[in-house]
Amino acid sequence: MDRATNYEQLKETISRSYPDMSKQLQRIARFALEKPHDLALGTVAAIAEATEVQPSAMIRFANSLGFGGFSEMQQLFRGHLVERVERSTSYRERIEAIRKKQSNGAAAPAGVLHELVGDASAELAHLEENVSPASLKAAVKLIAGAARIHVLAQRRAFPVASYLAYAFNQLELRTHLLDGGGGMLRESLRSVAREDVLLVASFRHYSPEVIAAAAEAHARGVPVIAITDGPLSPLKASARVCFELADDSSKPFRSLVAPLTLAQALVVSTGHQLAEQPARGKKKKP
Amino acid sequence: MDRATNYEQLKETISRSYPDMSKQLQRIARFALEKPHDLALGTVAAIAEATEVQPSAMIRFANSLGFGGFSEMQQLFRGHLVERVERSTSYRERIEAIRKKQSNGAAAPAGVLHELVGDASAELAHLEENVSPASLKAAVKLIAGAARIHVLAQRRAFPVASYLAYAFNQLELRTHLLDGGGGMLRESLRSVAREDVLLVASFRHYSPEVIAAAAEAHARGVPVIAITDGPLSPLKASARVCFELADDSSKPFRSLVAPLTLAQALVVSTGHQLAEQPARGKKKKP
DNA sequence: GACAAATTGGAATATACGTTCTATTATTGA
DNA sequence: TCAATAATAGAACGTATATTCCAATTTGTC
Repeated sequence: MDRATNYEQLKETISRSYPDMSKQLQRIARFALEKPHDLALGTVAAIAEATEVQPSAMIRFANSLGFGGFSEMQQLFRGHLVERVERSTSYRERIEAIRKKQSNGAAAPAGVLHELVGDASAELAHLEENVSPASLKAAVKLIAGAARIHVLAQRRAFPVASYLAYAFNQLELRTHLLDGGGGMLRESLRSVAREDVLLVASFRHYSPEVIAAAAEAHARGVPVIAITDGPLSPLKASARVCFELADDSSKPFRSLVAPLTLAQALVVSTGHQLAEQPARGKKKKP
Repeated sequence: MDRATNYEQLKETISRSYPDMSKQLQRIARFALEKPHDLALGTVAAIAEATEVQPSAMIRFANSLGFGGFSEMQQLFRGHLVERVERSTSYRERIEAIRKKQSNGAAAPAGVLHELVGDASAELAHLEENVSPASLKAAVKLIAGAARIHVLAQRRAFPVASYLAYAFNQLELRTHLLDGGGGMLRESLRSVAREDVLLVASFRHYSPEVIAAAAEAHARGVPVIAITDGPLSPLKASARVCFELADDSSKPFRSLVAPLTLAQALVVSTGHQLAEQPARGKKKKP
């Protein structure tokens, strides 16, 4: 095991030996790569606490990488830190460089990413303004109290549905993703009961099947929660709770950042709700 | 003499009291202002030697500025060091703006959303830092030149795959979503050819099927583009191009904002690329 | 299911570090 | 030049910190 001599090498060494490490050492390895600042400045005790590990494990970690001790390894993290600082002016230059490249006609991929990141940030800011706490609370109540959760979306909105289905399953809620495979949508829908809840997501141009499904469920008395884009959405009529995310249709490729963050908020809030007031007809871990 | 609370104040205090200092303290003061990094990281002994001064003089210096000891003063230098690094992420201001809107957030749904929006913004900022223009360009080239595009992801990463599949289809590229339904993953994989490209996404804990699939494709000479989380990912070994989004694993519910925005950047950039240099063995609109 | 090996937790130890104290050396003013 | 005072050097001290070591626990294997 040859000891690294700078941060880049160290990163490489950690990555390479990561698979062969014990569970605890892996935990430390992840922390080290994610929060190099903390490793650079903290004491062994402090870092060990942050990683939820004994101080001795930190030394073992350093030793396993070929260092004589923790301090020896820490030097590399410190070196990297000052390096970053001394080069920190270059970041703004990089952005400028990207900006210039962008204006010369052919949109460079890096410029595209930069722009999308900007758009996404703006979307997030709007999201917070357009979502009322009352709606969130109502939706969480419906979800937490439901016997089963059904999620439905298609096309562009489908990732939102698959995320919701995955995340609610992680919370050990009975969740069904209605993907309408093989034209089974009507059949699946019939099994949605009044004590359940139906989560739908759809944006322009609204998928007719989803609209129809929401309307039918609503007519049968099933509570519907809708994630959609603005007051013109046909989903609004069928929804007990409706989240209207003003989706800027001027962009050709609209992003899913806002609806997904909303979805995540629903999941996390539901998790909190369940933790406070557990057991409402659904199973929990033993 | 009131003790400073941040680096800027400290600088000011030193400048002000400089004229009244003894010769030796002035020497230290100059050193401190010229090499703040050394003050941040070095030990008393080391700094004293660099300044050609006795260690005790360093303590006298700190005391003369109102600090209880050297370590207390050093905290300010350290704080400044990490601040410089973290500030270079440019979006920090926007994040702060969002964070400041309301800070009384507990576990209330609105507070949760607020927090998630903040986290997502931070993720976006990191995304831009961690993605190199070269990787993006290389990935776009691979995608635009491929006969067919295959997309694979499972569990938490699945929404990324479904988004990619949908979006590339909109670009009228031959795109296949390998969802592994009914254990058909191995069979679907066999149809992936060397002139195709395989896009995979996986985060901890990495789905073994996806890892294996990527490795197999790579072994067969199929170019693999991976979206994953950091240098520890087992996908790295199989990838022609690998996007490493340092996913903060300290949060229980990690968001998909960063990978999805990256995915969108790939789609949009590929769109541009195709517009410039059309027709490479794939059909176009009639 | 029992044994061996590896991993981990936690107290004990050694070391490095910051700090304090005092003797010594410069500095200043008469 | 000689006190009187401030400044400094350097050793001594106590604390905080890294490190070591062994027991306890988990993990792997037959």
